[in-house]
Amino acid sequence: MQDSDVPEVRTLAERVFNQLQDAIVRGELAPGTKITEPGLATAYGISRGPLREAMRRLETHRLIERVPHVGARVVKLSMRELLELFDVREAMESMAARLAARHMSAEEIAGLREVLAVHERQTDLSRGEAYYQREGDLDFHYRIVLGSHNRMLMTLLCDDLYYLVRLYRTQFSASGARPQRAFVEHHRIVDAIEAGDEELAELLMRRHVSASRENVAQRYAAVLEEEAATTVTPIQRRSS
Amino acid sequence: MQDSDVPEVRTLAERVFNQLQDAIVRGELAPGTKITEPGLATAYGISRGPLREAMRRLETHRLIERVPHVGARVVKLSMRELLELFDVREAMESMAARLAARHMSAEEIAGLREVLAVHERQTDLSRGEAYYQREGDLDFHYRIVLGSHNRMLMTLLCDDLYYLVRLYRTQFSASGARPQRAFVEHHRIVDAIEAGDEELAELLMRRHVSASRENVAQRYAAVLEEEAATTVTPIQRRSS
DNA sequence: CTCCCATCGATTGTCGACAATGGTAAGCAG
DNA sequence: CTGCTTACCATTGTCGACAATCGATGGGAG
Repeated sequence: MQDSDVPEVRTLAERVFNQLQDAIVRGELAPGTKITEPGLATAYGISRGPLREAMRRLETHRLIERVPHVGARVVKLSMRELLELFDVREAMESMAARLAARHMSAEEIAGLREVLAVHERQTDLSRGEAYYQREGDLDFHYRIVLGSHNRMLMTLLCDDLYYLVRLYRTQFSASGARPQRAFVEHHRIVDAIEAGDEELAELLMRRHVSASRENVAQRYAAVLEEEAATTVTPIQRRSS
Repeated sequence: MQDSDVPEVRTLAERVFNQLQDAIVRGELAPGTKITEPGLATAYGISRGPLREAMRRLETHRLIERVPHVGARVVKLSMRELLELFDVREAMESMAARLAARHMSAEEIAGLREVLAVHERQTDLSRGEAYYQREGDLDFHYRIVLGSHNRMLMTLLCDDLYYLVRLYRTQFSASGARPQRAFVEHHRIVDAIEAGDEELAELLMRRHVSASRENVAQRYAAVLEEEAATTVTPIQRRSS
């Protein structure tokens, strides 16, 4: 009754889609890498038909970019698009928090607190290593979106945008600056949701995402400055 | 240099995708209609390959629903999902208005006012017939999203959600209740954007979408009540 | 008469091959 | 030596056919 990993994957296209998605998110396929259909087809041992469908799905999830008759390549992420992503998240997740405060059941809230507990434990264990912590952070946001009971919001955020969030994380290897602060904010959001205070939950989530955005922006600015100091003169040597 | 309609459509899959999208949005393909691949393939005179790709794109745009090994059918729209759509629009379009107030250029604002002018003219012409007016309304929202200069927001709203909005309109044939009121709200939003008042633009857009949502909900409640009065007893006759 | 099971039909998933388009690099004219 | 033209090649787009899976219909047992 149990397959290698997920038994609910009934089609080849879906399986290879999941594999490719994972490979991209985990950074195994570097951004900007050119994707060739025959290459990947032989690599995964399938035909071009299902692979094309998998690539189409990757394109709709914005993990690869295709241009007709030219080819596809793994999306290369610019800081501008990352900031755009944060704006979209701020809008949608604050709405999700509002709806979660309105619709979330007691069981869901209990599960949310459990996530925070695990989250806290892992934060205690590994101070510097914030990787798992960030996964817990994503799980937290994930559950709130689910708590909105808004299917469209769930699809847009969980199925579309969160893969991009994870991709950006692995790309910039941007661990959150201050897990403690985010942790406190998480708790306050849950409190607001539990109290059924829609306005407060929305406001706190809005601030939370916005603060995360500012944090990333500052870190990026610092990296830029550092690179500007160590970069050679813009005139490079030409080969031959 | 000029083709029949759109010269930039370089692939069969894209063309048939546009045709199908239009057919669905315009109501030519009734919701719940079962889509069979060989049928549509012969109908459009192409093979199943490109048609499958077109259907995949329709699925990502939520215009059809597919289940593996079973088939696809045109999405049937529930009132719940329509209200969900309004919540998502409220979140994203209010953010778009905020960003538009920050980034929109003078030319873009002028174009926006021009849309309102045309809008007003058509409203004067046809009081009851608010169909074209609603198209103008969509154009208004469209331009504000473009004014946000946020590519991700533009893609999500213009490429994904607005087709659903149009579909819902044709389905429920829901012309806006009071174009005049929406018109006034549009003007105030443009004023806020022109003044660069981000907070106000966001708030007004939020109220605008929310009011539209409440309007639809009330109309639907009225329809429900009317149907409840004319419907027979819930126990239906069974065949044979 | 009802319920379960098996067979059949239709539809989707998958595959390999052919045609068309774009990029590339070599060759030639100026 | 520089720029353009042209032919080639790789890759994508498209097609028709085969195999696997799901739903339905008919038959039989209880």
